[in-house]
Formats: sequence, structure tokens, C-alpha cells
Amino acid sequence: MARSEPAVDKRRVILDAAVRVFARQGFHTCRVSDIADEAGVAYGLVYHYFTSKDEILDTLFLERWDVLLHAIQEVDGQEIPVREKLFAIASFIVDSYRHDPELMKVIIVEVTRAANTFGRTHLPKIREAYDQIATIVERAQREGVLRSDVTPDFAALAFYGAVEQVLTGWIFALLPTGEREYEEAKYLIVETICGGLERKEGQRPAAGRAD
Amino acid sequence: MARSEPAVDKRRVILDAAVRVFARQGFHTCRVSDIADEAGVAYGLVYHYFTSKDEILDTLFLERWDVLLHAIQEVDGQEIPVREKLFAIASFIVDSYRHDPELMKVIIVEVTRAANTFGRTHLPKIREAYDQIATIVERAQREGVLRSDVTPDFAALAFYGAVEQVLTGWIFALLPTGEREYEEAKYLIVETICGGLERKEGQRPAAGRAD
Amino acid sequence: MARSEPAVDKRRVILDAAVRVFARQGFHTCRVSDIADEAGVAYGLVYHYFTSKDEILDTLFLERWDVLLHAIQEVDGQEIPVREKLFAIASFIVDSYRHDPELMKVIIVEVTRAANTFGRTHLPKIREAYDQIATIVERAQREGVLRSDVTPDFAALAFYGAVEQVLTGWIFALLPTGEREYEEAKYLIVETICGGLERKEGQRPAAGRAD
Amino acid sequence: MARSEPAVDKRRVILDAAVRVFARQGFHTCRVSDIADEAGVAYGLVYHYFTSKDEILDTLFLERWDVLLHAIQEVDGQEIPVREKLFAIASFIVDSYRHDPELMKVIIVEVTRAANTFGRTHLPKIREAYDQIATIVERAQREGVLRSDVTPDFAALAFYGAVEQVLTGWIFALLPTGEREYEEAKYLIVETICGGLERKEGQRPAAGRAD
DNA sequence: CATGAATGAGACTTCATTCAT
DNA sequence: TATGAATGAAGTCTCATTCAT
Repeated sequence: MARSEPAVDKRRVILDAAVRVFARQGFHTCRVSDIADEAGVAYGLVYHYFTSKDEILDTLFLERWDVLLHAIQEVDGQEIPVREKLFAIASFIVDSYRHDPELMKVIIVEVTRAANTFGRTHLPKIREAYDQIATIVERAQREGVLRSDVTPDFAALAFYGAVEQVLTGWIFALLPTGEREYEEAKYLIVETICGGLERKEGQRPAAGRAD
Repeated sequence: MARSEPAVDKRRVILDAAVRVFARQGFHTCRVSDIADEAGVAYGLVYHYFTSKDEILDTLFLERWDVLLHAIQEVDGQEIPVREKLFAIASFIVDSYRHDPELMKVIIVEVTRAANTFGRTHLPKIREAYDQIATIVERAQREGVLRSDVTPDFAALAFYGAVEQVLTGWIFALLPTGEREYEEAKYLIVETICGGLERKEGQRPAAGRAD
Repeated sequence: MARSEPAVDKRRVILDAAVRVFARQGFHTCRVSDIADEAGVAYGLVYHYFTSKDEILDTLFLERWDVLLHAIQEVDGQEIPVREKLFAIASFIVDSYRHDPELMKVIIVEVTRAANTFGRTHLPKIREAYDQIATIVERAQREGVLRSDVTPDFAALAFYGAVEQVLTGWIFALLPTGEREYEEAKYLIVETICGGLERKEGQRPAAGRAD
Repeated sequence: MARSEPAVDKRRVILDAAVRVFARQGFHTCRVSDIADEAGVAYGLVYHYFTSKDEILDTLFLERWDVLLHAIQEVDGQEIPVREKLFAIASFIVDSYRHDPELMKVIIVEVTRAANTFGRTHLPKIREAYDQIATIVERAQREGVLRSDVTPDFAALAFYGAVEQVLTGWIFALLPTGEREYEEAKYLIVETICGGLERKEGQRPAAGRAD
């Protein structure tokens, strides 16, 4: 019987501890020793599994972002209307936050929005997501479903900007959180970006959504 | 003639130098001595005018953000359609970037997007802008011009998120810059947020804008 | 008529302010600007009258210490018993404290007891006082009034040590202060050093003093 | 054999080096790097064992002062005349100086006499010594051995003042040092404080002491 | 005399990373 | 793997002093 698998994967323990510490204290404010303490391992062991403090955050980001990229890709492969695609993407991100708000806080606050530090490092990776969304938009434009005077790149930026801003709002308590709010947000993001804020003729003044 | 005004306002010289240094190296990466060197003043003089490196960035942000808040307020006071109000606000921010991209880079990248450090500190001030925009949205909803199923807070977030993301795109060269692009962006932001990405019936497939 | 005498002697104003600031914050903790502020004069004026922060304290010490040296000298010139001489010296110091506790706090705490900084600088001057007291002791020993197995130097040190410790006790609230306590202290210092703590035969168990 | 104990206790090495550096240069004048250099360790190791430069001095003082307090306590527990108790205490302090003059210089000059800095911090601890001595005096007064018109607090202050002044005299070369002088001092301190400077009837003019 | 802006050396402390065991 | 002691570079802030007006 294999004895090679340790009872606990210390590397994983350290990564999970890092999420909590980064979320609580912020990447720059916390020390490597804080992570080791939180993980309950010796100082030096962190450097056994990771070459630097940066690499820990990089690892956390890449792990999660790849899941996101795959999710978008999978959504894009489906034969559904563009509105449903964008709804699925918004849903995935919102549900990620609902499921593990600490991890998403770290991804958003310490990487995605930290434009000048990790954001810069991972710009190509972040851009992949933009590009995938832009591709979705572009195809819908060619199909005549989306208007063509808004460039796909711009549309992707606006969509992602809205999603990121909403998550930031939750993280910093500018927006109320809760199951109802998460579901509402998915709908509102898509409605705003696809339908626009303006009331259309024939639209009911306070149109409810059809769940 | 009054001789009371000094030939050069060293405080201003330091602030302007700080903008260049922060934009070039980033707030955390630069040293106070870099600012002093760039300003051509002695190290200690920085601390004669400011109590800390943080206070320099705070000052730059507050100076500029107050101008923005006043601009939004002034826009809100005018008797024009909501779409024009949002266009005016987007224009103001885009023009701010066109006029002084280094300063706006610092405001956006080092403060607004630095969610966990300065962003947190200035959250109340940043929120004022959100709230003013939300108020504009709310009024338009009551007038029946904007749909009411998107909450004003959410709409403000989406609008500001789009603007911020576009500026970030320029700053990090994800989007092309230039006079034409700046003007285009103002239009696209408003079109996307107000009109929505979806092509409406009767809308030309690739509707140009009427300048 | 002479116009040479200014309405206020700024130099004196600065010195008096320095006493209050040194007493309140301590020499090392206070800044030159604190002294200027307390004196109500411009920063630079302090350096017009004094070459350094040190010189201010030096001046305060030397002014006061010379008064003490003259007082001891004058006491020594009188034809009175040694016990009365020491009582007069103790009285002079205690009364100095009563009259201007802030100044004496500065002299004692910042100079006399600051053995490694100003104390070292002014050791020769401080030693003059020891020597004068030693001379008084020596003469009394030759007259057979004081015992000769205690060297004059040692006796002077013990006497001055007791005085300094009592003042330190008042300054740091280890001993109660007040008119009664000041008078009592003069008596107790002399009684302890001259008479000794031991109860002598024929002495009443709780001998009061004859005022 | 246990290998758990390191060959050299670096913490101790740093403390011992600090004594030499503090004694040589003074606490305020020396830099942390001087201590590290003297100890032959890296700069940062000092901060591995101590949170600040202050804490090093605090540690040195408290280590030594606790030894003194225990010594006094032990002396007080013995069934010997008060004069012998005070002699034992003076002996302990004088022998401490003889054994490790650098350490005692640091304790006296940088802490005990630094009334406004460390002295203030450790006043409660210093006071414990005063109080223990005062207790010894008080008991002797009740037994009728010491006069009662000098309060125990005052007597303790005078005794400790004499001891401290003598050590200060040695430290600053106001008094000659040497084996003979150290022994002499123990005797003189007690003679002066207990017996008083005045020649008693029947006392030989230049009474030697019976060793 | 008077002002206060300008200078710049100096020192503490932090903490990521390395390494011997 | 695991430990945590050891390393040392880096940067902020202080403040006495100078100087131009």
C-alpha cells in the first residue's frame, strides 16, 4: 500500500492558511511568519514548498484564475444566447465569491485590482479572460444580436468592470451581501450591460425579472 | 507689487514631483528620497511640508477627487437628460486623463484600485462619488427615463466600474490611446451603460454616432 | 535717554521658556522648536542667542550652580558650627527647589544626575561644590568636631548624595512635598549625616528637634 | 548526552556585548549595530532576541536588580543587628561593582541615575529596594536601636543616596578605586549613615576600624 | 534683531530569505 | 521533511543647525 501520500498535504495547508492571512491582513502587511503560524508549521517549511512570498499569492491566483478561464471557455462552447453566456459567467464569479469569499477577496483585492504590483504581473492572464469575453461579444455582434458600434474589447471591459466593482462593493461593505443579493446581482449585471439602464418602449416601468 | 508670494511654491513642486515619481515607480516602490531628488529639494523639506509619504498621496488624491466631486455636482445641477449627465461625467474623467495622465494614473492605480491600502482609507470619499451618481440615476428612474429594476447603487457601481476599467485599460496599454479613442470612449461608456449592448429593433446594425 | 535696553530681554525669555520645556518634556525629548514656541519667538532666534541646544542647558546650569557655589562659599566664611553650615547649605538647596522647582528639576535631572551626558561635561563644576563641602568637613575634623576616620571627600559625597536623593524623591513623587516637608528635610538631612541614624545613650527614643 | 543546549547562547552573547558597549559609549550614543559588531553577530539577530534597543537595557537592569532585591531580602531575613544588615547591603553593591564594574556602571549611569528616561520606567522596581531598606530601618526603630525622628523612607533614601554617590564617584574617577578603597567604602558608608559624622564623646579623635 | 524655510546626516526597525542541523 | 536561528539590505522619519531675506 502506498505510503507516499502524507496524512496531510502541508503545501495545501500553507496555501489555505495564506488565503486566510492575506484576506485578513493583506498581502503586503502580513509576514511570512504569520502564514507559518496560521498554518501551524515551522517558518522555514514555507520556503521548502515555495520559493518566495510572492509565489504563494501567484499560486493562489493562478489556481483560481485557471478555473475561471476554463469555466468561461466551457460557457462559450455552449449553444446558448449571448445573454445567457454572460449570465453564466457572472454567475460563476458570484458563486465563487459566495463559496469562498476570503479567496475571492484575495484574488480581487491583492491581484486583480492591485494593478501596479501583482495585477501587472498577471496582466496577460487577466487579459485572457477579457479576450474570451470579447470573443463571445464579437460572435454575437456578427450574429446581429449585439450592436456593433461598441467594440468587443470595450464591451468586455465594461462587463468585467461591472462584475469586479460589484465584488469590490461586497468586500468593502458598500453593497449588502446575502443569498438574495448574490442572485439579484447576477441578473442586474447582465440586465445593465446587455439591456442598458434606459427604459425601453413597451417595457414595464418596474419590470421584474423572470426567474 | 506684493513680494509676499515666494518665487516658487516648494510644496507644489514636491507634489508635482511626487505625481511623476508615483506614476513612474509606483507608490510603494519609490523612496521619499526619489521624490526629493525629482523635486530638486533636500530630503528633509519633504517632511517640512508633509508628515509622511502617505500624506503626499492623500493630498494628491483629495485635491483631485474634490475637483471631481464638484464637477459631478455641477453636472447634476443642470437641466439636461440623464444620458447627457452621465456623458458629462465620463467626459470629465476622460478629459482629466487626457490632460494629466500621470496624475490620473496615480489616482486610479495607487488609490482607487489599491483597495486594501489607500482605497480603504478614502472609501468614504470615493463613496461620495458613487452616491452622487446614484442620486442622478434615482431621479431619472422617478422621471421614468431609467428602468427601476436596477437599483441606483448598483447602476452607479456599473457606470463607475466601466469608467475605471477603461482608464485602467489605457494605463496598462490594454486599449489603444489617442484623441480619437478618448472621444470614442466617452460615447461608448454611455451607450453601453444606458443603451445596453443588445441591438434594438429599428437600430441600424452598426449605428454610428451623431457628433 | 538710553534706548539700548529692550522692552523684554528675549534671551531671558528663551531661557525661562527652556526651563519649562525641559522640565515638562526632558532635554532629549524636546525639540528646539518647542522652546521657541513656548517662548513665543521665531525658531531661528534661539540660534541668534545660543549656538546650540546644549548651550541653553549649559547656561541654565551654570547660572544656577554659580549661585550655589557662592552660597556655599558664603556659608563657609561664617563663624558658625559645622552642623549649622551644613544646615545652611541644605537649606539653600531645598529653598531653591521650593522657590523654583522646575529649574531645580532641570538642574538635577538633566545635568547632575545625567551622569553620562551633561553631568560629565560639568563634572569639574559639580566637583567644586563637593570640594567646598569637603573643605568644610576637613576643617571641622581638624577642630575635633567631626570624626576623622571618614575622609572629607567621602563625607561630602554622602552629604550631597542625601540631598540629591531627597530632591529626586520630591521630583518623582517618592516623597511627599509641602512646606512642612521642606523644613523637615533640612533638619533630617543634617541629623542623619551628622548625628547618624543610631540612637545615642541619653537620647530620647523619639527625640523631637529644638527649633 | 543532551545536544539540545546550543554551544553558545547568542542571546547571552548579545547581552554581554551590550554591557561593554553601553559602558563604553553610553546607551544613547551607541548604535544597535555597535552591539551587533561587539557581539560578532548579524544586525538582525539583535532584533530576533529583543524587540528594541531599550529592551536590552531593560533586561540588563531587571536581571541585576532582581539579584539585588533578593540579596536585600536575604539579608533582612537574618538575625543580625541593623548595622550589620546595612553593611551587608552596602557590601553586596560594592562587591557587585568590584566584580563587574561595566555592568554596574550601566545600571547606575544609564538607568538608576537616568531619572527622566529609564529611571522613570523602572521607578517602581527601584522603589522596591528603597522600601525594603526602609522596612529594615523601621524594625530597628521599633526595637529602639535606631532613632525614630528620621522617617524610615528618609533614612533609606539617605543610605541609598550615599551608596549611589560613592559608586558614581568611582565611575567618574572622583574617588580613587582599588581593593582597599572598596573595603573602606563599605565601612565608611555604614559609619556615616549609622554613626554620623560627628565625633562622639569617648571616641578616639581618629578612630580606626577593627577589621 | 527677527523669521522660518531649507538642509542632510543619522539610526532604528522590519522582514524576506538562507542555512545549518 | 522539518525547524527556527541567523543574515543584512533597505527605507522612513527626526531634528539640530544653517542661511537667505
